[in-house]
Amino acid sequence: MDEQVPWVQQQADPLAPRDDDLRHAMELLFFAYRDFTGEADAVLADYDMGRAHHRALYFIGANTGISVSELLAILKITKQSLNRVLSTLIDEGYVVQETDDGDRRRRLMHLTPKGRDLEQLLTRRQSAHIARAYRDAGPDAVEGFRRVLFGLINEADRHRVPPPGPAAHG
Amino acid sequence: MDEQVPWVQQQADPLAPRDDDLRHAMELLFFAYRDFTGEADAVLADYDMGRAHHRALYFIGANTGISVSELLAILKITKQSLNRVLSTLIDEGYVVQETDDGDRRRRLMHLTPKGRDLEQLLTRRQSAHIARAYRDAGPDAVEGFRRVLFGLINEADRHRVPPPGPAAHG
DNA sequence: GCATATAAGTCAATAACACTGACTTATTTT
DNA sequence: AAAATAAGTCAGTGTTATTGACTTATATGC
Repeated sequence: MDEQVPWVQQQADPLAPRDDDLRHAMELLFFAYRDFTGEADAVLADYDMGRAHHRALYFIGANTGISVSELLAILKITKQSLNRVLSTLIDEGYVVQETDDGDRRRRLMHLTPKGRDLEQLLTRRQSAHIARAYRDAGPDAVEGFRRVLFGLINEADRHRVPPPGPAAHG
Repeated sequence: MDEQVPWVQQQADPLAPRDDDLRHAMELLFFAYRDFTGEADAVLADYDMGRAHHRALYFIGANTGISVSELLAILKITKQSLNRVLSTLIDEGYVVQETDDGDRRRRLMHLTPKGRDLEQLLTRRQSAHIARAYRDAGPDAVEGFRRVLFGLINEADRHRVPPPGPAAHG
């Protein structure tokens, strides 16, 4: 086969990111995300669901009592796209909606025990995947991973994740 | 609005990844990848193309002379899925195929100048996005980012990206 | 109270991107 | 000559997303 995969580069000055470094980052993101999301796909298929169901399940689980519009803001998809997924999850008893007492237009959502079980089943595989990478890379690397990924998130959405701790190793 | 986004967690011992840390990682990956890929989408739309075209364009550009089956192995999609995308790119003059002299069954691909231009136009935005995150996070963080992402890639595919340097910051 | 705005849900039509399975053609290997 | 490989193609399908228009219920501003 002799796959010629030519990365002729030496890191000279990592302070000023070079073109090769940036391309490298894109490839890392592509492959890592592809393999990370691939973990749950086999399980999902058994339930006749896709990644969209998983994402909804995950973020409802992580934000109990979330409203439909808040979930839309997180997923950045249209109402119609979400609706199809949400209908399935509600019809099959993974998610329930309750009218908000304070504002009766709002439907606050949470997982049923069945939904929690499925969410955990899906998340477990991905967790193991990440835990392995975390262990292999070590705590300093994990901190760096967090800092860079946080910086990749649009400023408007950074409030949705915990901020990285102040540089504890400098 | 008062978005209640409850992340009640304190990092006690980053050596043993806790459940919260792993969930945190999943959210970081989701948001960062979403915003990273979103960069090029607007440009792509002007050319009536999607992410699949971009990925093909990118990996052909990064691996000049790549064969169809090698590209399939990278993208992990089916031949039919690739074919539709590839046909467009070839028909519109972004990519050319040439029969391999050594093995005349193989079609080696490379970008035309037009293809190179589009690829760079698309990549430029994403590069700027990553460069900013790299600068904000600092070189140590970048190294950690690389180590963790490398660990997230399936072992069978790690040979496709440069390995992270040996821990240079004990 | 009335007008307006907001939250949610729905309808119809469409597209991008992926899939499976079967098949053909050309070429290389055994 | 037979088998394997690389590429390309056909028909049919499914998931996830899109846009645009519309309805219903509820809340808010005046």
